[in-house]
Amino acid sequence: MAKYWIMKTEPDVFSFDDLKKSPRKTTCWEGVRNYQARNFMRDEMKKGDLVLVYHSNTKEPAAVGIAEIVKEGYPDSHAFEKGNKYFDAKALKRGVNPWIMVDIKAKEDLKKPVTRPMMMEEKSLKDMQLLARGNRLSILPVTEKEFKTICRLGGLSD
DNA sequence: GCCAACGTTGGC
DNA sequence: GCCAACGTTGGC
Repeated sequence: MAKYWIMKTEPDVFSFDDLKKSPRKTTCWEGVRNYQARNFMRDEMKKGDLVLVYHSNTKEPAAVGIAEIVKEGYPDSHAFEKGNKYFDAKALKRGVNPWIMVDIKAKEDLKKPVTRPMMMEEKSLKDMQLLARGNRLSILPVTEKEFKTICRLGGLSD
């Protein structure tokens, strides 16, 4: 059974459009440097799981598109590349790279973005982790029901 | 730009 | 192992 996820990204850094423009509409999701988020990628994300891509830290935070996990967790080599934005000096010193990434592929745009205020107005989404106060996790599980509700709000029928 | 919430670090 | 200080996230 496929699981459902929300993955945050800052559109100024890497937007859903950027994902669509990537070769084969696929990219590795590098740079996650939080253990909880890593554990999701390492332990729970499976090929075929569906992802809502969410634009955060921007004027209009919103879910904008759907992607799919096409490669399960594997080492994030950026952590060991000196000068890389995601270089982790401490990990290199220890000689163990704890960081994991997955590959995701763009599937479909939401016909219209589902903004955060729209989600907050939707009663059935009120328990969604994404909306919890102060939640900064960049990868979050989402229930099938929540996923489908957002698709519907975004103008997709299933 | 502000600031609350959270995770991490490091002194003790 | 506690906890204050610090850095980061991200909504507003």
